[in-house]
Amino acid sequence: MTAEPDSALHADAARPSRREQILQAAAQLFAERGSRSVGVDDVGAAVGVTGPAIYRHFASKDAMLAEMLLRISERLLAGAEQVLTDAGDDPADQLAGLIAFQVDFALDNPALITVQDRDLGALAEADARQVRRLQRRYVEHWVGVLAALAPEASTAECRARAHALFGLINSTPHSGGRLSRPAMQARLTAMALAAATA
Amino acid sequence: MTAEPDSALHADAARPSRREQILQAAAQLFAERGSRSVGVDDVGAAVGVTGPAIYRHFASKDAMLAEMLLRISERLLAGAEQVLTDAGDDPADQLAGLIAFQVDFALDNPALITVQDRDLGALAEADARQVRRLQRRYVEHWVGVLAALAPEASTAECRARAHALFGLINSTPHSGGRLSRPAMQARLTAMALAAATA
DNA sequence: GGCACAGGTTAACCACGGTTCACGTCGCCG
DNA sequence: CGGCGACGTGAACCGTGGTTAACCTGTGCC
Repeated sequence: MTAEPDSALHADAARPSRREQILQAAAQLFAERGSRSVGVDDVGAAVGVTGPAIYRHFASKDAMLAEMLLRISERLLAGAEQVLTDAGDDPADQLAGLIAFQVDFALDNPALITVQDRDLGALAEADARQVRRLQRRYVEHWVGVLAALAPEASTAECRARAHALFGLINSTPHSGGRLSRPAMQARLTAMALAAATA
Repeated sequence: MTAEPDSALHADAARPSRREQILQAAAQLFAERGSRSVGVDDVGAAVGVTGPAIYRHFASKDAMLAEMLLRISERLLAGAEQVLTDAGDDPADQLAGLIAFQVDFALDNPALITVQDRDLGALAEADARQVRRLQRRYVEHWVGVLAALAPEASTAECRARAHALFGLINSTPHSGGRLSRPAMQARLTAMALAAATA
């Protein structure tokens, strides 16, 4: 009773059970067809339960989406900050680290990448604001590194560069799995590096 | 009577009237909130009529979306083929032309770019198939040029490169309008060129 | 054993939104 | 003038889908 085994606030590393299954299955479905087109029954069926069972784990379908997007933003932001502390002071190393991280994330979680920028608009304004705040902080880490590498460029310019790099790297969900993971990783990394220093 | 002034099949250059207004307004709304979240009433209101009035111009909301996506794919494909015939036999020139074209299109029609890859899944299978066919042909033009520039790369590899370039160029809707159009154009072009030849 | 509670189930509820209907109005053509 | 066709409107219809309600079952703990 003193220690709650799980909370709606953050990932529960201890057990990969239900709730987590639901989030994962929902992410997959949302990525394929868009959150508005996926029914609660569909999500339930994907984990072997009926629709309403979802409500034992989430307050609403919207709450489910909100938590999904929040977690993604948090993981990305935390990852970027980890990368920046691990890399030294050399902006080139930092950039390489950020690119490697984003490439890995995109290749490992194509569904999350898709959902994040497709269904942000489906969130209630309060949740959307919070997600955008996290995203902005993530972007700003990139902008900082890019600015260090190109001192002549304005902040707006660097932001545009950062978004272009995200677009490039996040293209993976669109290019089907024709290429092996290592090949894709190498290709995206090379292209992103070349584009970043253009 | 002998010459029908408009047909559902292709754009009606003669007059920018209703039907066309509707498609344009709908594209804007769909881009902002996603087609599933936009009501027929919303689209109507955007052009100053009530919801059901839409049905005087389109068989259904889905038909509207289908026509929208078909037109986009057709415009892109036609543009690419135009570019390739205008450019000479030099693959480098061809690539530059394709990039310039895609950059212009993306900067001129951010809403269409957004809708095209967000709402393809909302189409009936028959329509979706047709759109994908057109898209595939568009992509193949890029793949051909990229293959000519990098003979050692496999077709799958070139396809991945092409999608990455699309992602890069199509990032414009995400980076707000902070940068002037010419600056954005120059930046995207430079990054795309650098990435393409990486 | 029995109680509490987590986790499911089915049936019902209800709002929303696409679509259709029956009805106006305006402009043009014979 | 009379009527027809294009274009709109407000009201009604109805399927879909999120949500809730009432009820069941197993498991762990006193």
